[in-house]
Amino acid sequence: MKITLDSLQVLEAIDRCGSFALAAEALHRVPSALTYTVSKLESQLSITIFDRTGHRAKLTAVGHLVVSEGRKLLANAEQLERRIHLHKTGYEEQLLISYDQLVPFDNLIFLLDKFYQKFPNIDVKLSAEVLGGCWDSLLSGRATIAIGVSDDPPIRDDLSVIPLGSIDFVFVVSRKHALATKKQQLTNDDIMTHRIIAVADSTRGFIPSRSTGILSEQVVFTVNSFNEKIQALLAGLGIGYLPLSYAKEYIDSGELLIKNVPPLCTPAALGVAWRPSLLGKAGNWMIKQLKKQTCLERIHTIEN
Amino acid sequence: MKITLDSLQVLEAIDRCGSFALAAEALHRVPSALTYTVSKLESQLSITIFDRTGHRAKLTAVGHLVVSEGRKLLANAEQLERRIHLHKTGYEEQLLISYDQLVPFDNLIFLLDKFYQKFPNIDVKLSAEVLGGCWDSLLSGRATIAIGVSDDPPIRDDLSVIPLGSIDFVFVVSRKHALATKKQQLTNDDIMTHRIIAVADSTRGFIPSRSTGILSEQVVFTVNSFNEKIQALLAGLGIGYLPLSYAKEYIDSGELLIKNVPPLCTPAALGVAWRPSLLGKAGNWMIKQLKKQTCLERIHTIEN
DNA sequence: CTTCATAGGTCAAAATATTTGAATAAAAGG
DNA sequence: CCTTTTATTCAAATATTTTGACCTATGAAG
Repeated sequence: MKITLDSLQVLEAIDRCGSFALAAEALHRVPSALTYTVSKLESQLSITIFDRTGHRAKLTAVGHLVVSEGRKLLANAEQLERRIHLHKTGYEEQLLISYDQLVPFDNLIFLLDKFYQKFPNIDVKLSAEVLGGCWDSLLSGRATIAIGVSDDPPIRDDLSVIPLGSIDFVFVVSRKHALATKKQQLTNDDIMTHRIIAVADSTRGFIPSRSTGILSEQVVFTVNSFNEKIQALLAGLGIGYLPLSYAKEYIDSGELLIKNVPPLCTPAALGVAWRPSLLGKAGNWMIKQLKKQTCLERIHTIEN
Repeated sequence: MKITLDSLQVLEAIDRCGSFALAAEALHRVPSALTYTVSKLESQLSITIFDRTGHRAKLTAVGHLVVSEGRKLLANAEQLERRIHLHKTGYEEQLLISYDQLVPFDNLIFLLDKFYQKFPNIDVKLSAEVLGGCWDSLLSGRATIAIGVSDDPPIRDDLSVIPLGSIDFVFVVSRKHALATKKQQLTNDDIMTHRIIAVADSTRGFIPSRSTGILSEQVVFTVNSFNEKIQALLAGLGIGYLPLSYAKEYIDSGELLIKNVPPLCTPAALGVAWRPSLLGKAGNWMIKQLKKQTCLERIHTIEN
């Protein structure tokens, strides 16, 4: 075995940080130690991982292969360490939860409040994802529970999924927007000729990314969260779908107007997915809560 | 990262060889070096991997977890090294082919003869598998091409499958066997009350093993290859299915008799499966040959 | 065109980590 | 009860990795 997990960590850090110097700092080592590790790996495998002709090191083609596959290997190794810890204590070191931004945050807070009452000493790491990001987080090991996964589950061992409920979308425009005054249903042509605001898929390479409710050849302004999308919509920078729960207050205040449109996207059926082998007592409790009807209802109900 | 690939290799070797001493020999190290590596890993993870109360070291529960998951990690690491080599040269270091014992060996020899004419310098490692063993070898990385996979492909990235043809089975008994003289079709009762000879599934834990053509509550004599099965059938130790191609010569000589039976197993539809990312020029040539009609026909045709 | 900050590489010394083999102890087998 | 086998311990020998001072080249700024 020529590869070591340590050398993969070094490569990963250099790629992530962008330079030997920054990676060295991140790893609490000295730059020349990284040079040593990288050169050693390169000579072991007889490949060049970094192109040193330029001023700063740049990954070669085979270097990209090593880094991207190496990340998967590291993720698996980390998961093994988590499972070992689980085996010892029955509890997870840290509960890694990802959620789709479609899931109203209030409901998560409600759930986490109950969680902390029961497990006051367990760390929770919550990460917001968009579209495929939930699946990606689960498969890459960034999360062990994903709340609000949509579409087909990637078929794989060690993955459970249950339905959670569905989210209704409304197509909105700002009252300042050119389309605000149009009385009839918007046509595809109306939509095509105006900029659409989209939230970027948050996948990080474990599964292909995707987009939703966008017509081909449309001008797209991509943002990173629903809050940014709302701001952009309010400012009249473009048009697009919003979950009803997010849009409600602005519709009530008249700042956003609901428009009828040809169906571009259907109500999203969301699910909860998790990795059974990576869950301990805390994670299983959380799944039990998510299975309860009350919990489901809260999540997709909008108070009036 | 507390785990190292080296420590996993050490654990793997100890588990495989059955003792520190034998593993040390296999790894060309001294036993105390293994003690050191194992103790270090144990203290890093704060677990005990081996139960040392007895004379020889025995894996604990968590030790089993580490070894079995560690094997997968090691297999992935080896695959990465193969891909790196492939990226450098375009050729595989070694072509790892597994085949189901159902596939007549002559046809493989014919294929490999053509292969060596074209690629005289590429090592080939051929391994015989039974039932799920072909898939298992492919998923575990013991093989990159599997000839004669059957049933559903395990759905997974980086896996291609094409049909190869099908194999006809005949149910046979020795002329010495008690059932040899029975004229009519054998009943389920006839079969149940006699020992059946089965070939053991050769999976090694990457997928669940399975069996075929066996009635529940039947007395089973399990052997490891079709040749052993033939010997056992000839000796009248039991009854069972054989691929027509294997059985032909014994049927012609009268040593085995074909019996009509209620349908227990259907003709097996076989396929070829491979891992595209692990194939180079040699492997792709092999796949091209396997796709050719001539090759398919040879494989399931029996010369008269 | 020069200057200069920064990036990364080189090298020998120092710090760590691993391997070795002899000695020890404990269990299994005869 | 003796022998063989198995694993561990320990200090010395060896190998690997880290460090920090020094070096060179690039690319940006003046």
